[in-house]
Amino acid sequence: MAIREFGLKGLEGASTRSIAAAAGTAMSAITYHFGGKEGLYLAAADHIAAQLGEDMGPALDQSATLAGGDTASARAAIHAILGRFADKLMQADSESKSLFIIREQMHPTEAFDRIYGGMMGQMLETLVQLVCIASGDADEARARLLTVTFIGQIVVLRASRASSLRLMRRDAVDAALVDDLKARVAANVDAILDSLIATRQEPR
Amino acid sequence: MAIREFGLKGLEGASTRSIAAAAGTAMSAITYHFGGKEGLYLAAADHIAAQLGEDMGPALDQSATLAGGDTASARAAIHAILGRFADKLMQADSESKSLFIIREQMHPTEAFDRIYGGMMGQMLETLVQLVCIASGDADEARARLLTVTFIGQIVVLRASRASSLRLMRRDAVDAALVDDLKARVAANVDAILDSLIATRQEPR
DNA sequence: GTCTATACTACGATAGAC
DNA sequence: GTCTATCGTAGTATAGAC
Repeated sequence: MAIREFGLKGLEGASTRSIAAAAGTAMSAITYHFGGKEGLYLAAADHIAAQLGEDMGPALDQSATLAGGDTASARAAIHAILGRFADKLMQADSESKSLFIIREQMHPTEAFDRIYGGMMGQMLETLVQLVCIASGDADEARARLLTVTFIGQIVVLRASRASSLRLMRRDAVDAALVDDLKARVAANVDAILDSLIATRQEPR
Repeated sequence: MAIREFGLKGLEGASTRSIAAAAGTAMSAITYHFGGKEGLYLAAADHIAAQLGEDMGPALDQSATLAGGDTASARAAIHAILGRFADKLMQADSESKSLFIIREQMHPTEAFDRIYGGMMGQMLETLVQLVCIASGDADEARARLLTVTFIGQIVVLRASRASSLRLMRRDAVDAALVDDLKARVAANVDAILDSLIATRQEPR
């Protein structure tokens, strides 16, 4: 698929010839259907955004109804979203898509707008609101920074995969490793939220 | 510089012509001095590794002497290393280098070996040992996973920069933002280590 | 040692056959 | 609609002048 080629080599590095060859069709079909290389690139971004929406949408909807406003259910919702996100991110077939997105993160183009404008931004904003509730404080700026550090603990296994694997003395990201990471992140998040609640109540 | 071109466009995307033009010399000089494009790429990797060594080396040495074995000094050393790492990573002129490394993380080549084999691996291994001490437990596998999540909280601002900035409603990574991140990560690390020590002593 | 000129390959886009 | 043929451009590498 085109996503694989684009994810692997980027917009400039990928060649329409090899994409067409992989798809078993002629190169000129790309020009006809998508209006050129860039059109295909944006179409790939839309496809990624749509699929991410399908996969994360249910978890977000569930969180919206689940989090009634109390800290406990908000925390549970955070764990649910982060867990689902980790599963999705480490899933074998999402490798190409992850690479595609990471490339766009470095130098955003219109393709990034299409991805972030969809379910990705929605997931992050939902997390911010949940963190606000779970930390028992309405300091939104802090909640946004916290959310970034939460996401970072998961994303690192994709973005800095080679270093992470070497450091953990593993040679691939398998199901057991993902479970370990999810458990670790959940424990970390709990510890961080607990400390925030504790320091908030102490100074009174 | 060549690193900028390689970091921006990758090995395949970069062109020796534009690199040579930016360096104010003829393209064939690259072939002569480095034996071709790939040779230049590896030379760039070596340069990055060397500079990273210069910048992180002192902090690591200091940590080695500072951490006498007690949890408090180990924790201080962790904070020092992570802080220095964040400074280095977000430094404006290191943007190209960061992109270079992140690219290699996705699909490691020999260039990654040269970078990781230098100061990068040394920094991570040092952190693992410090985390072992600071958490008051010799469970090395857990310390390695913890280290990954610590690094992730910092790296995310580079690897997922576009998303992070949008989420935090900022439009650039300035000094104030880096300070905020450093403080947040330090607080997070403290909370995580505290909870590990607490749960370790409770069950007795 | 460094530059100029050139050979060779691969790219994206387009025109035209079917 | 889809494929084949071809054009113009840009890439790396090399040979040879200086």
